[in-house]
Amino acid sequence: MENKFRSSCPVTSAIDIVGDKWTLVIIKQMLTEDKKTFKGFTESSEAIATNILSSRLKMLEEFQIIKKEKLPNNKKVNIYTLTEKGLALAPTIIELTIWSTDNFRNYHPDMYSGDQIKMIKNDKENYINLLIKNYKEKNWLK
Amino acid sequence: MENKFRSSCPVTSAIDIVGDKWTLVIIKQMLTEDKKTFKGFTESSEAIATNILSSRLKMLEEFQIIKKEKLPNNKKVNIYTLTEKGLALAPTIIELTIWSTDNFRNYHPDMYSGDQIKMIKNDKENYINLLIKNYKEKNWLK
DNA sequence: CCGGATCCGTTTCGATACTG
DNA sequence: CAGTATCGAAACGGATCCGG
Repeated sequence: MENKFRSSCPVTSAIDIVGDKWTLVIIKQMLTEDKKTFKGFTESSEAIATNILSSRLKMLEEFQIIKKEKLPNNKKVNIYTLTEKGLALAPTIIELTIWSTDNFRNYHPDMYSGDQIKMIKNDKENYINLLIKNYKEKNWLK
Repeated sequence: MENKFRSSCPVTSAIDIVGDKWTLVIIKQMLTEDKKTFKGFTESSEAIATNILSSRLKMLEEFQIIKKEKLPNNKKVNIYTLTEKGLALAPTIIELTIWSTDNFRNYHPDMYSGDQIKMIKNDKENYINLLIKNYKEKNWLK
């Protein structure tokens, strides 16, 4: 794969991928909401348009952040799953969740309780490892 | 401030802010490259257009992620600095840097050395605390 | 039905010029 | 220096269509 990045700065390169609303929404949904089909993403509360979704899935696949497969017994439905590279974004997503919860709680009375976030903070590494382990067990061994 | 978010999901709300290329670029530049003036941002390698920069600074200020001030002895130059809320994004930025370095190294022969990243990983919390402490010392006590 | 592709009006971007 | 104004180009996103 040739270099698709505009900038030579490492963080900025990541920003070319992550600094996009829909890309982040998709990854978050895969990681924390068990979403894995085209239909599933469109049905989410965020209501992504099909053409936008299509373009983002394609991009994420090109960067090998997700992979597309079909189940052996179902030729219709495409299953999108996070690759190792995609799962490596878990810490970033978690930090973002913590930041959002800490700073915009007043907008979201229904988000994580203080205790939940405190628990995550207290054993962040473990929490992330568990999240990744669960994801793999659920999605990688068919 | 009224609720400006479209979604009730905490992470998605953060994505409304962070899921934007230029927002992330600006915060990264403030945190890791000592950028703090309008001119400074435009001169960066990322070459942000002045109208886009203007709109993003305004948005970040509204969310109290940055604040705008003038130096007492200089009425011309505006100084933008990260607030406590903005500095709380440091962990997210660092995780993003690590992810990018781990996964796109081949595109960037000039980024952090393996040893540097290893050091950051080994003592992430300390590294982040130091980054924040240094930022405050440099920018908050004039 | 599912997974997209296409069309098309609307919004946003972004390069440059311009102003206080 | 710190932004606005302008304007063509690009992206968005809602609706619809289409192959399997």
